[in-house]
Amino acid sequence: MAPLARPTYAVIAKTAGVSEATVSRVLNGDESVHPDRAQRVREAVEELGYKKNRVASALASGRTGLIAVVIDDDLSVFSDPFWGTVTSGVSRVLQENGLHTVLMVAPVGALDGGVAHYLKSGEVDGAIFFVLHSDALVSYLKKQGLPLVITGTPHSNADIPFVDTDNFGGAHSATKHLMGQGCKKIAIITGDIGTTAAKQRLDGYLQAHREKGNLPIKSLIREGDYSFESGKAHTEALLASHPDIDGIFASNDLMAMGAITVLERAGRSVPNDVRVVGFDDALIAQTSRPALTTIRQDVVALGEAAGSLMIAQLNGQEFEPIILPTELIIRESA
Amino acid sequence: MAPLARPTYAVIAKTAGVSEATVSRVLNGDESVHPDRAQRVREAVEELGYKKNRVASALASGRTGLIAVVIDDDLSVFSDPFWGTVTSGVSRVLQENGLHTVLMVAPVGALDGGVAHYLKSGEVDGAIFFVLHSDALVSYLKKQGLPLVITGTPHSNADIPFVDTDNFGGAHSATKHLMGQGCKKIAIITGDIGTTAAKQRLDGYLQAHREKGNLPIKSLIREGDYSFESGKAHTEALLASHPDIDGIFASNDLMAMGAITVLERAGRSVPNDVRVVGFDDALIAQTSRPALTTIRQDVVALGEAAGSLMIAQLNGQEFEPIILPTELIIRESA
DNA sequence: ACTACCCGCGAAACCGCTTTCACGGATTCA
DNA sequence: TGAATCCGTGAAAGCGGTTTCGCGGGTAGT
Repeated sequence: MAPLARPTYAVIAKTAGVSEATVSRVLNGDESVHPDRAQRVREAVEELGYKKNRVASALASGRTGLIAVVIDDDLSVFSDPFWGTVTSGVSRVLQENGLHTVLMVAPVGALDGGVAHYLKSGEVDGAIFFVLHSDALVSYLKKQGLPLVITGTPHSNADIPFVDTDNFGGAHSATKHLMGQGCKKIAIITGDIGTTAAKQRLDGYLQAHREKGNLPIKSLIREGDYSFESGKAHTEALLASHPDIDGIFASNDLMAMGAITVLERAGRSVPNDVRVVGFDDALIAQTSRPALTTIRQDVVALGEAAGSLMIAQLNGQEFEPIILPTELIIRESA
Repeated sequence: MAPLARPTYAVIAKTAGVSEATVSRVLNGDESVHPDRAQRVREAVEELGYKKNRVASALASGRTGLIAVVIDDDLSVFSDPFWGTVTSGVSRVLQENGLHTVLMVAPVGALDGGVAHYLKSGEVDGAIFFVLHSDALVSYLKKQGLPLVITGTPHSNADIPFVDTDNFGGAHSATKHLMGQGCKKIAIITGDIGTTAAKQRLDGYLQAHREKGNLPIKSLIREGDYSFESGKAHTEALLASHPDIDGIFASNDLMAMGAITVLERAGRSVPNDVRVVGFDDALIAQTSRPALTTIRQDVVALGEAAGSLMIAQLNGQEFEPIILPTELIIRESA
């Protein structure tokens, strides 16, 4: 499938009156070529509309120009606009740097199958993981020397470059906000506690209490799974066990919506009786009634940061983990 | 970056006692090799844990094993869970067939820039477009012989394989449903009418009226842009010009939500005073109050269909456009 | 003025797989 | 039995870049 007959080095070299080696040097930014000849090459390239064949280049150089983005094959993950947005940010940054994004939707369990092999065998120059749970494969690839970036905080403390939102700080300020509004009994509905993000958000919530000198009762801490349904279920349970509850911090907006649905159905007014804060600032936070007070994370920036971190690694530059700040968005629910 | 020293054909050939040509034949399913030798090759492959170098293979054969997915670089498009879900469906199907998905987020305007070149220059074996507006590039690539699939209905009637939801049928049944509920004055808030999907949904709405023998007044037809805000704005306008309106069909759920928000704020009860139907069955349709009656489209299936259509083309099989059925989901709003 | 170095540049090997071509032997047909 | 055909197979020529190696001329050092 070679739609167009494209010129090769041979042609460029001939019209520029130099050798193919020189063409290669010029096209790869080798400074050692005499300016005049370099110029002749550039003109030939321009004139003939030459574009490098990336495949041939990849074979010879060992660099494919491809970066894998590995996403858990859990629909609830990718159908979440969150990851879609992150991915588009990544893709844009990479594209600006002449790299392409290869999307890999893989079931977490199969990470030692085809995808793992693909990554291990040097057919991509690097990999960006959207990782929620285990990162065994990640550590393995790290050892192989494959440039990696993790979006989210890794579990293992192997020094793998990562980008993440300041989950702790966000949760902390959400909880403080509820306290500042006069809430005395604040529950938290966490995400899947197997994920570091959920843990960090819980820590932020705890820290806010600690600073106030009163740790929350254990039964105010409920482990959800980021779904609307789990938000509803845990709120029902909370209302049953703690009828005097007056604040809920949900670890994402969807669960916050579930909480509000149940609260209103139970005759509690939000925010008058119970105040609710979510996390993410997803679309629904704006469209819901009451509009949701929440912690905004800059998802596009997250993707771009991941892309930049990858570029930095490939260029052998210095880099360190990037933690993006969050912002409390006050709307109607708290 | 070659993490592992991998065996090559040379090694396989030697241990199997055959030539490299034979190894290639076996690995590419050429039937003409004697079963015994083929077996020896397979054993050698197994024993050495050999995996083909896709790059070298691509250079020699001209097939890269890469399929581009081109998405409009409009954040509101990709952050819409819709496209994320479609993409994951595509990716899964391709992966099952040994192909990989290269994500290309490109501004529509730049389609004759880098991305266009990339596609034109045979560095992917095919391209799947998520196309909303112009499809000039698509027609061009089609002429170049690049296998294409369009997700959504193309504007030009060049016979490009596409997959789409039955927008017409869905809109038709939504409108019929409103009529069946006793609505006499039904407005429609369309999507950007430059998109075929929006046009088809409008047609479905019109057809339902036509069948009933009474075409709607022109001023009941409002062109929105799929955003929450536009749903709100058009509903306000409708209430002003047609206070007796009793039904609204919004071309997506987000605009339907906007409509409901405005209606309730204006003291109209949904569904008692005004019934509202959306389109998509997005997450918000389930979480909103009142829960949204809407037209469900199977987004995952859409992605998988797109992937399958691509595979079919690459295999030179017969294929034709795929139109996926919709389903009316009755909840509370109508 | 002579040796030692450095520098820009081309020839050629090479990356790992695919594919054409032709050869030797077996089979078929007359 | 001889000529024509067919088959499985290996040698070798690519695919289109990258990179090593070494050459010839120019500069520097003494």
